[in-house]
Amino acid sequence: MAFWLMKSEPDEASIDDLVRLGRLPWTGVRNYQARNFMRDAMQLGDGVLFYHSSCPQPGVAGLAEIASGTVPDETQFDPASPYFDPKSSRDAPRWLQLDVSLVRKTRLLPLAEMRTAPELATMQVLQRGNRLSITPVTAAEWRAVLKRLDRASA
DNA sequence: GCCAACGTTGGC
DNA sequence: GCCAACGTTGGC
Repeated sequence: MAFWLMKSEPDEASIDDLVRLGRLPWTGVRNYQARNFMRDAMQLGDGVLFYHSSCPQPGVAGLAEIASGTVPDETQFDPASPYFDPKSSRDAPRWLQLDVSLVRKTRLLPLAEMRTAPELATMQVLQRGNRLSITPVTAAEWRAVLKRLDRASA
C-alpha cells in the first residue's frame, strides 16, 4: 500500500465534485514522470491526498483512494479537448487515466500551513520548483498529514 | 499579472 | 547529444 498526492485545479475537478460523484476519472496528466507513476507504481487501494492547486486556497482538501487500474486517457484522442495530443494514437496511446474514489472530504489543510509544519517538510509537493501533478507520499508523511487534519484549522 | 523553475522542442 | 528558445505550472 502506497500513498500519493494528486493535484487538481478545483475549477476542473474539486473535492466537492468527488463528494458529489463518489468517483472521478483522473484525466489530463501530460507529464511522463506522473504518467509513469500511474503506469508502474500506483495500485488499487493506494491512499491519495486530494490537493487543490492553482486556486485562491491551495492545499489538501480531502482523502481518496485509487479505484481502478489504468486505461488510455480518452481526452488525448479528442481534438476538442484541451488535453488533445495530436502525436498520440489509439495504437500507441501515450497517456493514461485511472479512477479515484472518495474516502472523505477533510478540512482544508492550506499549503501555507503545510510549509510551517516541520513533520511535513520532506513532502515533495513542498520542495522548491516542484511542478509534478502526482507525487509519492511516505507512510510517515501520510500519518502526519492525517494527524494535522484532525486539528482545528488555525 | 508576475516570475521562478522546470519540461519539451527542435536546430545544429 | 547539446542547448537555446519556448511553453507550462503554480504560488503569490
